[in-house]
Amino acid sequence: MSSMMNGSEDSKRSKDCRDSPAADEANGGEMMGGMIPLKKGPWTSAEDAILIDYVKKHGEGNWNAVQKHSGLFRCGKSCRLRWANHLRPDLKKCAFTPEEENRIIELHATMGNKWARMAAELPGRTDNEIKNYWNTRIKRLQRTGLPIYPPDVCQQLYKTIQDGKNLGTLQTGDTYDPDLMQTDHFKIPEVEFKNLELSRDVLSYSSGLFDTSPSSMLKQGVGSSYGNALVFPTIHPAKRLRESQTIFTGLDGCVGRGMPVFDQLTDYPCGKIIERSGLSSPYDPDLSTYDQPPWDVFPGSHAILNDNSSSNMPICGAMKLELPSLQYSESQQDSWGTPTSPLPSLESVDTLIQSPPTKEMQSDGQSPRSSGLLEAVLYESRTLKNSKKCSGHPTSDVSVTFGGVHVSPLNTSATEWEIHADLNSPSGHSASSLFSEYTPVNGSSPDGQGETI
DNA sequence: AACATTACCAACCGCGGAGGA
DNA sequence: CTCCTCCGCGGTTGGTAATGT
Repeated sequence: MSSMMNGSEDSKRSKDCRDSPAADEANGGEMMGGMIPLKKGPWTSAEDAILIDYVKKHGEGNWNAVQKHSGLFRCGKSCRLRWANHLRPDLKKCAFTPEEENRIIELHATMGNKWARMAAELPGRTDNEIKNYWNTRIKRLQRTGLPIYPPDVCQQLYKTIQDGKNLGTLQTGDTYDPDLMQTDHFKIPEVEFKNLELSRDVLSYSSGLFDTSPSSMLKQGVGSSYGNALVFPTIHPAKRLRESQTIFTGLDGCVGRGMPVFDQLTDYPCGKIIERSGLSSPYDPDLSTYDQPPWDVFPGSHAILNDNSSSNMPICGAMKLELPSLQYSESQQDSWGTPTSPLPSLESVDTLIQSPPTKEMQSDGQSPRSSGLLEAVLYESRTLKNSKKCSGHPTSDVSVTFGGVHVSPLNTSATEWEIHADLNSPSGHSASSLFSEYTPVNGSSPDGQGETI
C-alpha cells in the first residue's frame, strides 16, 4: 500500500481536478503556478493532521477549499474521502460486528447499493467500508454459489410484500412512496412458487434442532440451503472451507436462525471441517442425515430439487441477484432471524437467487450504471405505472404464493420485471434482484425455465 | 521455509446527479 | 439555462496479511 501509487502520483493529476476545475485554479493560485501536482496515494499522518485541523476550523464540506486554506496537496475529493473514511472522530475502527453485518445485509436487501445510506444506518461506518465488505462478501458468495441474502432477509422481504402498509413508515429515512412499494414491484408468478412448493414436497428432510449451539447453527445453516452444495462443486475444498469459516465467524449471530451460509460445504471433507471448526460435522454429505433444516418452518424447496435449469447454473445465478429493494418498518426488521409469520420458503428464495439470468435479463439493455438502486426501481416503476395507467396497458395479474401464503396481486407487469433486472451488477444485489431475476412467468417464459416442472 | 493464492482494505478514477450561483 | 461544486456510486488497483501448497 505504501508504494501503491508513488510512481504515478506525481505524474498524474488527481482526477478530482476534472471534477473540480476550481481545484486547478486553487492549485494554480496557491501552489506555485499550478505546476505542483496534487499528491495521491496513501495519506501520511502529517496530512491527516492538517486535514483534521482544517476540518476543526472550517467544518466539513467545501473540500476543494482545503487545498487553498491548509496547503494540503490533495484534491478536495481525496480530502473528503480521507475524512469520511478515516479521520472522522465518530468512526469505528473495529471490524464489523455480527450485528452490523446482519444489518448490512438487511439494508442492502432494502436499499440496494446505496452505500451512503447504508452507512447512515450504521453509525461509525463508512460507505466505502460497507461497500468493501459487501463486495468481498458478494465475491465470496458468488464463488461459492451461496445466496447473497440469508433466508431470513428473504423472509423479511416477503413479509414486507405482505405488509405493504408499513412500507411508508421507515426509520431509515427513506421516504418512498408507500403506494408504490405496496403495489408495483413484486408480482411474483404464482406458478413459480407453486413449483417451489411442489418441489418442497419432494424433499424429505430429517427433523431439526433449533437450539443456538454452534453445531446446530451449522446444521441449520447447511440445511437452510443446502442442496446448493450438490450443484456447486466448483470451489476448491480448502478455499471454500476458509470462506465458510469466515462467513460463520461473521454471521454467527444469526446462523442459528437459518443462515444459508454453509450451503456448499456439504461436499467438504467432513473430517477437515471438524478439525477446523472444532464442531461436530454439520456437513454430512448425506443430506438425509441432517437435522431438520429451518425451511421446514418456511415451507418451500430448493432449486436443486426443482429440476429447474437454474439449479444447474449456480454460479451464474448467484451472480445475478438483484432483489427488489423493499422498504420495511423497523418493527419488521428486528432481525432477519426472527420470522414472525408463516413465510415463503427460504429455499424458494434461494431458488430465485440461484436461478440463472432470464432471457429478459440477458437481453435487457442495461442502464448505464448497474445500480440495483431502489430509487431507480421505484422511479421507473412509478413511471411505468403512470404510463400504463394512461395507456391502459394491462398488467399481468399474477398472484404470489410463498410457501402456501398467498400474496395479493402486486400489479407488476412483466415489463416492470425487466426493468428491475440488473445484469451488470454482480455486486448490485439488492432485494429487487431476487425477484426481478425471477422471470415473470405468464406462461411465456422466454426460455421456459420458469415453467413448472 | 519458500512460494502462491486469496481476502481484506485503502485509495483512486470515471461518471453522473443534485443543488446553488 | 449553464456552469460549478460537491457528493455518491461502481469499478478498479495495488499493498498487506493470512492462508494454503
